[in-house]
Amino acid sequence: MDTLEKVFEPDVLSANCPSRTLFNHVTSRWGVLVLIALQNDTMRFSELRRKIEGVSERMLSQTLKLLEEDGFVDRKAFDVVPPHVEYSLTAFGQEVSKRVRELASWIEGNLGDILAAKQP
Amino acid sequence: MDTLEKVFEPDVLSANCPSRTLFNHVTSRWGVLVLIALQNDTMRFSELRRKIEGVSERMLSQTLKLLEEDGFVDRKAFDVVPPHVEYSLTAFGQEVSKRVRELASWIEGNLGDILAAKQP
DNA sequence: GGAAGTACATACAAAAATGTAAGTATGGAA
DNA sequence: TTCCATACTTACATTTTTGTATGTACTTCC
Repeated sequence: MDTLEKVFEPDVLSANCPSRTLFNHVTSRWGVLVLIALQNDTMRFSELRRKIEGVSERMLSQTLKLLEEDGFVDRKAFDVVPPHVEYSLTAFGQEVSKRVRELASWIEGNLGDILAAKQP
Repeated sequence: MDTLEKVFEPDVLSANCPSRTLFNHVTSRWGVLVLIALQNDTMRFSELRRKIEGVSERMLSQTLKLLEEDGFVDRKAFDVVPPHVEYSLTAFGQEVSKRVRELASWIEGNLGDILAAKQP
């Protein structure tokens, strides 16, 4: 074994670990929904906006930009008027999307039981 | 087949679907970390606070209360002085925790590659 | 006897997230 | 010719989130 390995172990529970920042972006209010919406499709801005009920244009573009910077979303702009831009997931994006989708699906699939178990 | 089935299909992309609310709680800034921290342990309030770097007492108790109401966290209080309270995951909580952990682990495990792929 | 630890609640303040409205350049439909 | 659609950005206002400080009631350690 190499004596100089494992100098740094990523951990989302550590306040200043870069993985925490990425994790926050991915699990952000609109970030999770963008990842889910783009899972199997390439979509245009306004299509995304219609699919993700409740996002404002401002939040959607902000979220897309953040996920693009992190390397999870790919943005392809065509230089035409009116504007035409297509969003899709990168390979990394698909990996995280898959996991976010599994969480969402579990909640959706067990919603009845979860709600039934709540008292208040 | 029953003609009266599937009247309602839960979908986190729908603004007013109850699954969206649950999903938001679970993926909230501190919610994800609480779920991860409690995954294999029963912990006291101050232990959790130390483990989850950066949470304030206020946010931690607020998050725990929310997750308890949703039925993901179990709170056991002993009537002694000084106070003693133990937090753990319910069966539902363990299911969501598992999925949140998988997402976090993927990011932690691929952190180097993800950061290397970023331009800015 | 004073300080620290426990699990919070509460009031107040500051910071961050989000929404709203308007603007841009242009093409096509009514 | 007026309005809608496209993909945004920017300024401004509001809302939500988060942090800070303090208090509580009592026990144990120094």
